[in-house]
Amino acid sequence: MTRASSRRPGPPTRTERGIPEATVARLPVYLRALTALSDNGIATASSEDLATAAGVNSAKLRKDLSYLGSYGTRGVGYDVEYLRYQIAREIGVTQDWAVVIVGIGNLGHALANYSGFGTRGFRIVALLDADPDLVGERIGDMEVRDFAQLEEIVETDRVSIGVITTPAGPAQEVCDRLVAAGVTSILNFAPVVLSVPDGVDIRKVDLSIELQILAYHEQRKSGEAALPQVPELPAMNGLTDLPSVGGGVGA
Amino acid sequence: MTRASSRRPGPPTRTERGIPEATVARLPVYLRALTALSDNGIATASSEDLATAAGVNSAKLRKDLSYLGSYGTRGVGYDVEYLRYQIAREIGVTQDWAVVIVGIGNLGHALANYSGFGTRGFRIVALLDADPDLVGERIGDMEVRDFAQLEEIVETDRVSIGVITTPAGPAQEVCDRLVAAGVTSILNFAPVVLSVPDGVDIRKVDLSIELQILAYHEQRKSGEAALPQVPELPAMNGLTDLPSVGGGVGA
DNA sequence: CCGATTTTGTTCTCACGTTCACAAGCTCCT
DNA sequence: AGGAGCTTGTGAACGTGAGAACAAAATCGG
Repeated sequence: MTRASSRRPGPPTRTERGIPEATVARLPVYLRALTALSDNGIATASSEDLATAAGVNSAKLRKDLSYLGSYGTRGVGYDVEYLRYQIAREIGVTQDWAVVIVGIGNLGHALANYSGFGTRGFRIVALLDADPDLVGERIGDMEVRDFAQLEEIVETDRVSIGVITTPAGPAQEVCDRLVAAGVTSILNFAPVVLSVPDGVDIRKVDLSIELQILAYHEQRKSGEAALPQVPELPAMNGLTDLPSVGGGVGA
Repeated sequence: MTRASSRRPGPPTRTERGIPEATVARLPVYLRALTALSDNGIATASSEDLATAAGVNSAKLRKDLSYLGSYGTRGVGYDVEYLRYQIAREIGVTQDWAVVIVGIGNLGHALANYSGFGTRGFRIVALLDADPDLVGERIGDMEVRDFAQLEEIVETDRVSIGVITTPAGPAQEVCDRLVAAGVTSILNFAPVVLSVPDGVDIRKVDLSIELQILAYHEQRKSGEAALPQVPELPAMNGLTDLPSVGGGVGA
C-alpha cells in the first residue's frame, strides 16, 4: 500500500476516523446496491437484504457500516436513501472529481465513451495523447488534446485523478509527469508496476493478471483427480539437480 | 470466494498442494517481472532484484515462491528462465485457454483488439453479441458472431473462460447462459454482482469502484487539517433531495 | 579442505480481516 | 403499558497474510 500510516502501538488504535481498507473497497458496492434498491422504489432494507444485493454476508455488511456510524434502526433496518447519501459522502462522490485520461488507444477510447464514466462523481476534463495524429480527434463531445498541455490542464481544472491507458512503455514517464503536475491519485491500466512517491495513491487494473488467476483455478479444476504430471522441464541448464517438484512443499 | 475448500481443523493444514489466494494473485506479477528481466538478457536474479521489479518486498516474494517449491539456489538466486517456466506452469499458462468475449460495445471492442490479449496463454475464439447490427462486423481478424451460437462454440472449442463486457442489464442472463454452456471461469466487467453456482469462479473488474476508492483517499488528503464537518443532513425523511450519486447501471 | 560471504527457505510474531453470537434497542400488538 | 419479535451494533474467537529474523545451503578464495 502506498498510504502512509502513522501507527503508535498504544491502544488498538481505533479508527482515528479511519476506515479499514477492506471496508473502503466494499463501500462502492454497497452504494451501487442501494441505488438499485432505490430505483426499485424500496425505501427500507435490512442488513440481510442489502448483503444479498451486494453479494456479501450480513455480518460483514453490518460491521462495515458500523465504521461509518449508526445509520440503521434496530428492529427495522436501514433507510435506503439516507444510507445511500451517507456512504456517498463518506466515499466523497457527493462532489465531482476532475479526471484526465492519458493514452487514447483502444482502451482509452472505450473509457472516454463510457457513459457517465460508470458513476457520477467523476468528470472527465481531458483526453490526452502524445501522438499528433490523434490530437484533435473528437470522441463524444470531447477532443483529444496534446499531452504537453497536461500541466496547464491539471492546474486549471484542479485535476486530482489521472487514468493511464498507455502501453507499458511510456507508462512510468506519464505517471511521473502526472505526479509532477499535481495529480495525487492514479488508476493504471498499463501492465507495469509504477512507482510513485509517498502521498500518491495508485490502483491497478490488469486484464491479463485477472485472466491468469482464473487460469490457475481452472487448471486445478481440470486436474482434480488426475493432476497432469510434471511435464518435461525445458532443458535445465545452469542450475543443479532439480528439486522434486511434487514434494517440495509442506511436510 | 467461490472456491470450495475442504479444510479440516487438525494441523496447520499445510498446502495440500494448495497455494494461498494472496500468493496466487501475485504470481502473474512475478511472471511479468521475470519476462522483463529475461528480455533484458538477465539470466539470474536474487529475491531482492525480483522483488524490486515486481513491486513487493523480498521476504514476501521468497515466501510466495516457497509455496511452489525450492526453485532458487542459496547464495546465488533464481535462474530467470527456469523460474519463469515454473511459475507459468503453476499458473497454467503453458497451455492455451480458449476465451469468448460477450458484449462487443466499446470495451469489448477494445479487448478484442488488445494485441496478444495481454499475455500468451489465452486465445480468443469468439466475439459474441446479441445485436444483429453488430453480428458480422470484423474486428481485427475476427468476426462478431451471434450470441445464440454460444453453446455450439463453447463445446467445439472447449471454452472454459468467458469475458462479460455487456451493460449491467443483460449481464446475469449472459452469465447464466455461459455457465449452462459449460464455462467455469468468468471475468465480469459489467457493474453488477453476478451470482454463479459453486464450482464456477468469477472475478470482477470495475472501473467505477476503483475510482471511488481513489476518491475516498483523495478526499482524506484534501481534508487533512480541516475535515469538512458533517454537512447538513439532508432532511432525513422520506426520499430526500440528494444529488443522484452512484448508479453504475449505465447503458 | 575450511572459513567467509551470500542468499534462500522457513519459523515466529503481529496485524488485519472475517465470522459468530448476543445484548441493546426499536416497533407492534394485545 | 408491557411483552413478543425483529434487527442492529459490537465484543470476542478464529483464520489468513505480512514482515522480521535466522538457520541452512551454496559459492568462492586462500
